[in-house]
Amino acid sequence: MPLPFDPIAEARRNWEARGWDAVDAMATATSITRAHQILLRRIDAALEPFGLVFSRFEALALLSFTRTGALPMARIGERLQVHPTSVTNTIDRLEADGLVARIPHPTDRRATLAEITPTGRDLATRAARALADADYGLDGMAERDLAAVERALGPLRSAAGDF
Amino acid sequence: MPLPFDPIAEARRNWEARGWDAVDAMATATSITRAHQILLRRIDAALEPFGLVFSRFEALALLSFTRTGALPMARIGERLQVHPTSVTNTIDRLEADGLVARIPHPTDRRATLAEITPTGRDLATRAARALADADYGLDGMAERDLAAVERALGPLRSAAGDF
DNA sequence: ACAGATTACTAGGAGTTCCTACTATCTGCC
DNA sequence: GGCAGATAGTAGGAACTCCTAGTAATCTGT
Repeated sequence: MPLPFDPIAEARRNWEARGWDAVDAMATATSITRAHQILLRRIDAALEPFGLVFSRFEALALLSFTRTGALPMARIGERLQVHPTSVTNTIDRLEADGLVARIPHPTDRRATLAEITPTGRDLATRAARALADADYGLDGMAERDLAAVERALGPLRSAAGDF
Repeated sequence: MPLPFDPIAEARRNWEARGWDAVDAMATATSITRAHQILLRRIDAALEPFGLVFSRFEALALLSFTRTGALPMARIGERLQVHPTSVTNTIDRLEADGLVARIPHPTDRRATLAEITPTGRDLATRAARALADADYGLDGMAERDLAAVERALGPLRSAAGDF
């Protein structure tokens, strides 16, 4: 089933043969895209028994780390780097499953807090264990390469305004 | 607008404080996810003037590299690593815009070829130039880091059965 | 020769993300 | 006070991806 050659190496050859520019950037961008696709598939497979997908797990994990177990929706979006409407959707799903509850903000009547429930906390812990067992989808990568990737991507995230 | 801290470094601290495992894998997986999100946004922005998104551009570029300018749908899916139904959707859009045409396979009546049109070829060339100008969304990364990321992700893709 | 398995493609539908537009509320400044 | 502009959240809609299921054609083994 695997191709008899590396499709990215092949794309690189084609790009060069055409005289197209930024070949290194193309190859790296394509590698990242493909790596993301592999990871997301494996991670969602590991989370499937819990009725979660990665984005919902991330939200649950974030809430479980807070002092009070609750955060305003907007704060969740900032931390997870997703659109406000995606937060609404994510929390809708988690709430429907009884893993979080929407509660009013104590002082700002515009805001809504998402608060993790005991069920949600328990599920987050078990799902985190399953993800760790699945190595976050990164089977096949050496410890050194993990660190190399994370370090090398730092400037990109920083330049994009993440922090 | 940027957070006053690196959200991944913060997640790492939280994970460790909880005693959750595979912290390095978590941090790397999250970095890749976020990098992909940044890249896709920038790439699609660069392609927007051409009425393309990354997946459609990739298909167009792939066709432009073939000897005859045509490939069976299934072959496109294999090379771009996407689901057959996604290929159908991608080619639908490209065909509606007159950038490719569906033609019957000369010998296998099950199969359909997608063939790039002169318009499609011209657009692919111009879009590739725009993407190169945008550095494939990788502004902010050093040349050395591009190579490091691509190299480090090789084993992951290979282990996932890409090649 | 031919029945069963495999392969190629597509329709319909679910899930996720984003965007725009809207309401409600808060903040800062006169 | 009170008003303009910013901020919080959501509804509706578009786009993309995948999955399941279905049809048509080809290949394989006996």
